[in-house]
Amino acid sequence: MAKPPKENSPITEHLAYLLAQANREINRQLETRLSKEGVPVEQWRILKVLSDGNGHSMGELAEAVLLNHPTLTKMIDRMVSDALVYRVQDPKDRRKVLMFVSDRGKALSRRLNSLAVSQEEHIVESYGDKSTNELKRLLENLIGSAN
Amino acid sequence: MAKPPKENSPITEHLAYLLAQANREINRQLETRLSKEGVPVEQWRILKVLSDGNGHSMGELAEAVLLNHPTLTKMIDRMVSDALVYRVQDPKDRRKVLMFVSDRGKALSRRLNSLAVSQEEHIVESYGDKSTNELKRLLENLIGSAN
DNA sequence: CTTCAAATGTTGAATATTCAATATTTTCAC
DNA sequence: GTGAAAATATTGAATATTCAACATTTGAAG
Repeated sequence: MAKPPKENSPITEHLAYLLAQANREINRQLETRLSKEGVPVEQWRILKVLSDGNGHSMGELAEAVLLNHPTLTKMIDRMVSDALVYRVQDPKDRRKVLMFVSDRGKALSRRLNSLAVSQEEHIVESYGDKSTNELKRLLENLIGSAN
Repeated sequence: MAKPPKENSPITEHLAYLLAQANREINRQLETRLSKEGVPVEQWRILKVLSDGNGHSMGELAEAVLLNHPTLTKMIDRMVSDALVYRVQDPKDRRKVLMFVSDRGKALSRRLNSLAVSQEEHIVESYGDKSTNELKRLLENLIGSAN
């Protein structure tokens, strides 16, 4: 039974540590899959978010893909060079830049999604459908409560 | 009900994404607490692991604190400069270096643990005891099944 | 015993991330 | 309407991380 960790209890009883460890492992698995397309996980996230076809501002996008502003700017620079996405100045608010995915980006996004889905299926296989869903639910609640 | 994500389902239904998001938020909270001592989360992990008083090799330690080798080496360099830890060559296997925590490191570790425990108590408060324990259990199982 | 492969840790160069400062545009108080 | 403050994105310098190469030591095959 997990109890709230005391000062001398092992680090493996801390939620913060367990989250970091689980995240690291799952992220590595995903990274390995995506490396088939030579793309880092963050670019998958970016393309996936942009794939709704709407323009997203940099701030919005940074929040959604879990990157801070300057890091995102530089990653987007690369993706623009690779013609995966493009910038449009927001006509409603000219401070903002709206990001869109190109056709090339859409095609890549489809291939990446297929890899990501297959990874998740692999997790469900070895970890179980019930546990996976339960874990997702708990994570959503945690994220909601942590804001 | 969470289902295995399809190719066009939002990124928030991917376990990999939920883990990354939860980890990011909890890690930020912890970071904020630990900043009172001016110490990054990784150094808390290192001190905590070394606080069992046994010597740990760099490889072992890198695995335990979720850092890769060169990153750990450089962080340990800093901590040696700060007199928090020290290196001893393993007499049994002279390729290895055994890391130990100094008295100064132990004192800091106690203060950091207290901050970390208080953070976890805060999580339990707002998220619930039952959910927290259940989440920990599921994460442990995931980590076990992913190896 | 010698030699060669594997294990361990560190280093330096290349790359990526972050922090603080900047530029631009909008909003809001007056 | 004007000017100050806030919001948004980018940039450049400072830091940190990673990759590949290296050095040392051990283990094991012959």
